[in-house]
Amino acid sequence: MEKKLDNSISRANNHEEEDIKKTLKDDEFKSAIEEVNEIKLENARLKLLLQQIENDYTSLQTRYFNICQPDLKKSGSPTCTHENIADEEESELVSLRLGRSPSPSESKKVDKKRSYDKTIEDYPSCNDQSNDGLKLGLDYSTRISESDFIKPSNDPTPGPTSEVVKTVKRCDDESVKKDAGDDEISQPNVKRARVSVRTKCDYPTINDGCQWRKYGQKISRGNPCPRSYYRCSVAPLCPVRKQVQRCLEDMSILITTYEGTHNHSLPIEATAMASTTSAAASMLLSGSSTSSQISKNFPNLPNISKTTPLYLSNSSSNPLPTITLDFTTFPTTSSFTSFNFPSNFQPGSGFLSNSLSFSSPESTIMPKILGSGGLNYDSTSTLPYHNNLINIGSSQKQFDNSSNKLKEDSSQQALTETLTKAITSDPSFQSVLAAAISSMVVRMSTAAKKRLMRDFKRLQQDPPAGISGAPYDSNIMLWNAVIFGPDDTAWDGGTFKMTLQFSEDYPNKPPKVHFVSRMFHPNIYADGSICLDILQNQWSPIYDVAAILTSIQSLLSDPNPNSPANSEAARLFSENKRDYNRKVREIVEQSWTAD
DNA sequence: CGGTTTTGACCTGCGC
DNA sequence: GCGCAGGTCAAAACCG
Repeated sequence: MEKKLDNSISRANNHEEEDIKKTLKDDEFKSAIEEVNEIKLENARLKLLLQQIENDYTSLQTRYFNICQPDLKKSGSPTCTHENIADEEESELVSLRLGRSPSPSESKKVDKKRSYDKTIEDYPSCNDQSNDGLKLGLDYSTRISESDFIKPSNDPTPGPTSEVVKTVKRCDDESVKKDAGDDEISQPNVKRARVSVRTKCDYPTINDGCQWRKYGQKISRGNPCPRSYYRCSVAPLCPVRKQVQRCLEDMSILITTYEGTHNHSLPIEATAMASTTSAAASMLLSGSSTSSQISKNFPNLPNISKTTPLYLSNSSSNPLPTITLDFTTFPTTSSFTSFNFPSNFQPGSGFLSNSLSFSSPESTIMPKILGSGGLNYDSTSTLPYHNNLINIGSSQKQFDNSSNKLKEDSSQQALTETLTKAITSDPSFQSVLAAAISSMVVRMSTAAKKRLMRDFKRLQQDPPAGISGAPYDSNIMLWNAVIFGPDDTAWDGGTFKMTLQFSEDYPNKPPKVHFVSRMFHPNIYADGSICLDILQNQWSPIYDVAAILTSIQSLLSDPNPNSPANSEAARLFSENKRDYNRKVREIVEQSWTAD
């Protein structure tokens, strides 16, 4: 292709314009095909990545079980050594699994559960600890069909068994729609737990990334604030439910209680909360005493406590143990992540490539999740995709939001350090809370953030000609920026839209730059990323955002023929500098108007 | 028109 | 058996 390009240029020098046009058109056609092939390859890579994530999850789950199983064998009953053995609800629940003789008052409930367990023993795939609490949010769970579940129980206990059959029969008689409501019966062996999350929130509900359908509302006793009942609507039969209610003592606190495990894949926005709640439930159900120890040793952590259900201080009718994650006094109160990746980001182009890494055993236990620190509230809906993510250019609103988040930075750093200590000092805690922590860890260092925000203010106060930029997500330091370059080098009139991803090493390292605008330029790769060699070589910590953008601007105006990014463009530039822009424009127009 | 919310009725479990 | 309270259903209303 390069040879053809050479030839065409030399012929152009001989005024054979017709030939060069034809050749260039052929080249463009070929490059278009190459582009399509690249996209196909990218697609394949993404598939592989997904596969890898699934495998990694399985591996992680297995390792978690391996860690947990010895504890069970060692102690006989996890709660036997638990400091909260007096916790009646919990011990009751554990006794269900281990066959402790129930008290008369508990017998019905216990026997029902036991017969569930018994029945489920016939289904080895479901007879492990991969129950509600132990599944991470990324998992696909395997449900037992109702018909499978309705099997004669071997449990000789007459009363309870018949009760179970009765319950199941009712379930069986009902419509499919109703079945969704009784879906928990389909997971009868599951030791269920609830995870209650307390957050300061002015909105009716927090956006945890999942889709919910409200199916009921009640005024509960002792709290004039109505409690809303939601069911996961991502999948029709998903058993997960949540309850939302304001705290009586402090109306600004929203209490969200999750129950169950999603039986479907989750949107990535929802994985943080799902994994957090799953991890918390795991900790509760595994009888780990870690939470209280951690709470004592690491006061910066959110308050983790095992409680009776959140809304009742004396709930005798609710058998489910509840673990409460109290983020109301926690610096990252609103730090459940909603992973709103900008749509113009291309994972294959190197951005966020390690953003979900539950993977290799060699890697750190802490998943490298890029979490944004702020709840993503949506006052009108719990649907996750309502935000206008692409907002090229400056936005004061965005900045104000970022400034507020900035206040939490020092605390967040302390949190990160604390969590790291906690993890490294307690192996079981490692596994159990790894997913939870992942949603809280903010990767940008405090100093880097402060520096970046300071630089942003400067940029805003004294913007260089033709340059604007604004934080897009201040926690993972995504920025959108627009610069105006030489008209001839860009398809859309010299306006270059780009996304910058700053690293935690800012300002010691330049950001990754990704062009949204389509470019044919010696320094721009086909995927839109910019060859940063120039920036790297010139980079100095005294650079600020404006300097970066100015550099990029000059880079576009004065292409570097030695850049490896786009050899075609580089050759075209080096061999025909005077007419470079015109030729590029011809090429681009012919090519890109065609599609 | 399909999905979501509202809301009164109903179901279930528990204590007395 | 009754009453209470939590939880769920389902028809109607609402909404984009």
